[in-house]
Amino acid sequence: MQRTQFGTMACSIARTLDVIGEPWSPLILRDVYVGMTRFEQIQQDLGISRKVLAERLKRLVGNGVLERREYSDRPPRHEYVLTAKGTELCDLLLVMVRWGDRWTAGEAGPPVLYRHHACGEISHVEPHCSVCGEPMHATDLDLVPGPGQAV
Amino acid sequence: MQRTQFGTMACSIARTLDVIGEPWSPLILRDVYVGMTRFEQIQQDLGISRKVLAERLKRLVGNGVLERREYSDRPPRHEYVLTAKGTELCDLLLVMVRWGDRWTAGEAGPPVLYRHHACGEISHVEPHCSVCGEPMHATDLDLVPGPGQAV
DNA sequence: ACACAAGGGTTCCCTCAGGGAACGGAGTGC
DNA sequence: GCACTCCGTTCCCTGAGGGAACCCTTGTGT
Repeated sequence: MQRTQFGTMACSIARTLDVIGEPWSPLILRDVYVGMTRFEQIQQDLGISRKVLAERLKRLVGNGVLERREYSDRPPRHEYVLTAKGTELCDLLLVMVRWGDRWTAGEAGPPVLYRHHACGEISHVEPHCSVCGEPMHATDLDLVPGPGQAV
Repeated sequence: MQRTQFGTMACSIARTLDVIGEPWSPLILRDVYVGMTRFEQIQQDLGISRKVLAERLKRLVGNGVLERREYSDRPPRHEYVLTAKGTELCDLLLVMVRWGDRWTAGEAGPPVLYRHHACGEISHVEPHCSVCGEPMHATDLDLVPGPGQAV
């Protein structure tokens, strides 16, 4: 039997997991986000198996999250850069960072801080409502069936 | 050799993945969030192997994300409920939903919609800056070394 | 009294994916 | 010609996921 396929479920969480749910994928995305765009760099930074890294990169490119771009003709060298789709996924990473900082950082505090360009302050992300702009948490919501609901 | 341990890395993303990064864990969390709190319910809803579900629940309880609560003495019956730590993790799910709705929903549209209690409107989460309140995306940030930085 | 069902797991076996290391190939520098 | 770098691919081994069967406790129908 195959491992379960998340991509075909009628659930946006499952479909998002289909793209970045495999082990290492979010960390690869993080590396590309912070500027480690080459195979060798990512492999050494994460200590990931070369085999798995090659698989993940191929899948992330196939899903339109990363783009494989040639940055040198001779010798042929490639780097991986974020697409628009991939850049928006990084917002998800920021939310993971926020939760990890709050609940797993321990005594030492967060390993990395984030300075917001708009205000110049060290801050973190907070989920807000796209309509009224007020804070919006999982407890503030009612779920309503949507158009793409499964039969 | 062991699989790589994410929990010991000096990275809040990796440490968050250590808690909900395993296959199925986010979907289990979603089920508990929407009110499917019993082993049998979750197993049938997800189609997950009973073995894996038992492992995941044990780990989520061990990490303080879920709590195993007895809701019937005779016969002994248990349900899984979100802790504060787990409830905050659900905010992460909402961000996954948002990305999945935007990039993977296709023609049919989102399978589920969310109504915000505060304003009563159907909306979605948007990351904002905790300091200035303006929208905050991955491209609007500078990274600064924090106190818990690795040596 | 007895069979049967339900909830909540545990155990067993099989396959497949991750880890590690070795190999390869295109190009460049000496 | 030889070493070196970047970017993978191939090999084998182990361990994790899938599926089905089994187990234990209590409740229920007859």
